[in-house]
Amino acid sequence: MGTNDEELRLPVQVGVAFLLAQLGAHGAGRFAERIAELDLTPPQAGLLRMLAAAPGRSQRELADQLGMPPSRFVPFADELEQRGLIERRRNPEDRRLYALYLTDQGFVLLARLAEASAAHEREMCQALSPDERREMKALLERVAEQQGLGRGVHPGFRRLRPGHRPG
Amino acid sequence: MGTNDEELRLPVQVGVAFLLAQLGAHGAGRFAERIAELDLTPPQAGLLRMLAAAPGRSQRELADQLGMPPSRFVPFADELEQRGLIERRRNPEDRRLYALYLTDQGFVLLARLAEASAAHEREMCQALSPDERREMKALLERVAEQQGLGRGVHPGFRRLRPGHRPG
DNA sequence: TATTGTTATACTCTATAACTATA
DNA sequence: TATAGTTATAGAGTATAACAATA
Repeated sequence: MGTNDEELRLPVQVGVAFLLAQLGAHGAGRFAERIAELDLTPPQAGLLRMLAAAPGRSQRELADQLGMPPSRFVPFADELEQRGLIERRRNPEDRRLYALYLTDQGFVLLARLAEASAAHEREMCQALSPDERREMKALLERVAEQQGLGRGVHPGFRRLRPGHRPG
Repeated sequence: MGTNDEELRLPVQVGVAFLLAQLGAHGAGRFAERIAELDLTPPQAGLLRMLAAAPGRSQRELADQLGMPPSRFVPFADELEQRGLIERRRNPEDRRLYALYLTDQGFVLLARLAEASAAHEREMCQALSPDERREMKALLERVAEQQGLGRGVHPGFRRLRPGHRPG
């Protein structure tokens, strides 16, 4: 149709920041598609990983770390509980709190999730040699640290749903 | 409060894909905050740049490239038109079509937008030396090309609004 | 009185689908 | 009849705020 790059005239500076945003969104979308086969959304995957890493935390804490209000966390956790992936136990010392844990089924799914993450990592790094991949990772880590980002669940998880294939 | 990294036990593999998603989301959010000072959202900025690069296109084409349905594009363009940034002209050859152009005011704002983009680029690359920055850009470009991403407006623009500061 | 978890409500955002005008 | 643009509507998703139980 002739709607190609030749039409671009102004200095469309494609810098590092744009590439990061573009690749980040693309990768997050691909990851969402991949784990949709496990019937998981990115926030759900994030919660499973959080519970594996630090079991027994309260809903309030988990909701805070996921960046969602407690009122939204409740149905969010309900679904995973009904699917038998997580478990709510009352904290006997403070009976206002629930303590959330992964079930055995949850651990099984977590293993499959780890597989999917590894496959996603390989897919995203196809273009790079092992050395380049290490180099890229080192540079990204430097930038992330300087930008004040920790190793937790990243905020882009929050709004993602699979099936938003860009044209 | 003791809710720190030491609690993490499982192999939380922080790979290239995760870092890209995390940094992409962070950068997109910071950019949205920055251009909010110009009263622009990322999709609005994207349209201004598209019109600068390829003037006179129809709403349908622009909506497609931005990944939004035509029904959503209408009020989206309305606002920018009312602010005097863009202009709708009837296409005399096919009077069903509008041709969209930047106004003089639109070009003025575009220049300020370019400044903001450059500042954002500097902010995101603070941790890197000039050489490292070139290296990073080259690696990102390779990955983006291999992943089939063009130089157009990236899909992450679609859902972003400023003011979603992550905790 | 303060906090956890929960429910209810109201609101924003969005896509789908009807509608018009031009072709 | 097909397409560009527009409008209307209905649905999903969300946060805010009220509520109950426990501290």
